[in-house]
Amino acid sequence: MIDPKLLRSDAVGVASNLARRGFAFDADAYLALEDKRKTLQVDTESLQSERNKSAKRIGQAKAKGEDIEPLLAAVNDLGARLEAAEASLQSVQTELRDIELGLPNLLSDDVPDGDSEDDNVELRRWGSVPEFAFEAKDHIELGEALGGLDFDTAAKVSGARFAVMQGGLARLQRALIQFMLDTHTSEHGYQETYVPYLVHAHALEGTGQLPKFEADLFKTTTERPYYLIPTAEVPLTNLGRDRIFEAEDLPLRLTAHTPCFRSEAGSHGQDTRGMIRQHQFEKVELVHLVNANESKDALEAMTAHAETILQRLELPYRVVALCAGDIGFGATRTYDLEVWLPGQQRYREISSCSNCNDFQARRMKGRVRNAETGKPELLHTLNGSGVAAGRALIAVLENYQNEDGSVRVPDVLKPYMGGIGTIA
RNA sequence: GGAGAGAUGGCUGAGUGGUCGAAAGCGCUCCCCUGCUAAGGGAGUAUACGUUAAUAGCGUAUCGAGGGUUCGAAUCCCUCUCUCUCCGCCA
Repeated sequence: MIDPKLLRSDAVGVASNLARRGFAFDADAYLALEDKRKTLQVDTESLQSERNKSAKRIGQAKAKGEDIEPLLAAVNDLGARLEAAEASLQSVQTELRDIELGLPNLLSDDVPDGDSEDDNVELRRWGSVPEFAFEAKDHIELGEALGGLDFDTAAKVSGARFAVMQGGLARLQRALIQFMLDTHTSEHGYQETYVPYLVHAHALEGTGQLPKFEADLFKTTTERPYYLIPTAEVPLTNLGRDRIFEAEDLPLRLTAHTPCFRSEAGSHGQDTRGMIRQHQFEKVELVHLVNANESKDALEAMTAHAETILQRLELPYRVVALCAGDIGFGATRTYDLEVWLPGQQRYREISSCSNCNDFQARRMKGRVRNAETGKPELLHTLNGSGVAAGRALIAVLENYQNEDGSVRVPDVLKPYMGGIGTIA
């Protein structure tokens, strides 16, 4: 959520920032509603004040044994007036909040202009794209030939956009996950965390998936619905919900491996083949909870942590800064890591690292006590993939393939594979 | 799933309709006293929102959440959530 005070004081400035994303914010309509709120709130609170005073007077009179009838008569219609005022105030406040919850985060000034992913700006490349003396296969062909990747059976069980993996491939994915968690916890200072995979709506509202993107989520039909997490960002970031951290508790670096569930509504026809875009996939997530002045640096650090994974795996990748039109709802600045996929002859997203500044913290009331003033302030949150395991598996298969269709195991994964050097 | 007990400020814990935003203790901050330490005395110490130049005043809200009764609710009623104990079941 954008600071309501900023919305009031500079609605036009906010509108022009959001326009860079292609988001239309009607500043005039918002300010008109704001004026209405102000009047109603002042009226309502003065009625409340009146009620409180007379209630107190009645109490004192009664204590002295005086006749309270005339006092009661004087407040006769106050209740009805107050009720009406409270009702209209609440309806305006709900309306305002609905608008506020629907506004994406303000973009950082250094976000490049642009409308789509074509306008993202490449910052750097790492590694060299492999040259094969034969025609490189894609992960589907490789996986199915190895006998460990089965979309047909998955379709029988669960339909499209699911995969069954067995044997060496299943183990390879597990090895990737273990390797990532171990690296982040032992070298990058992250705390390994186990989190619920089903969460309540308020958690998703805190991170920004709700109320706007309900269609992207899977939801249970239980009496009180649960949502399947679309990313571990949701439970991890919400660990800071309704909390006031002491300054020395931060920064907090959290990591978790979870499955992620996405309905992929609206992505029909995209990446229907293979494991690129699934309803269920594994990911190792990184989350930082930091002091407000630390988030800019934290984004660079987090991105470097994700890059370390790809470097150790010796997978060629590039880093791009997402442009205004491609950046996510809650982010003020985002770097994507894109790994080279020989089967597609292009770079594909494998990690997305975002600084959300106080956008999520305000929604979930995550705060930190200022060491000097002693006052609670909103903390800043960041999240990033460190990295997507399913896509890392694809990248390993395609980049480490041999001519005969076997796949070499990256050196750093061998300890996790029982020393196996090749999957055949 | 059955039965019962709870949820109050940073913590412990009082408070069953009327100056209660809330006793007391602990903790913390500042001051005083005491030639270090310890002990003692005093003052202060929630959050959000509104108004405002103001983190000065003033006002409003908040005692798990939501609703209700009432002139007035931490206190009474209803619903929900969570925690604890016992029984059952279970990886």
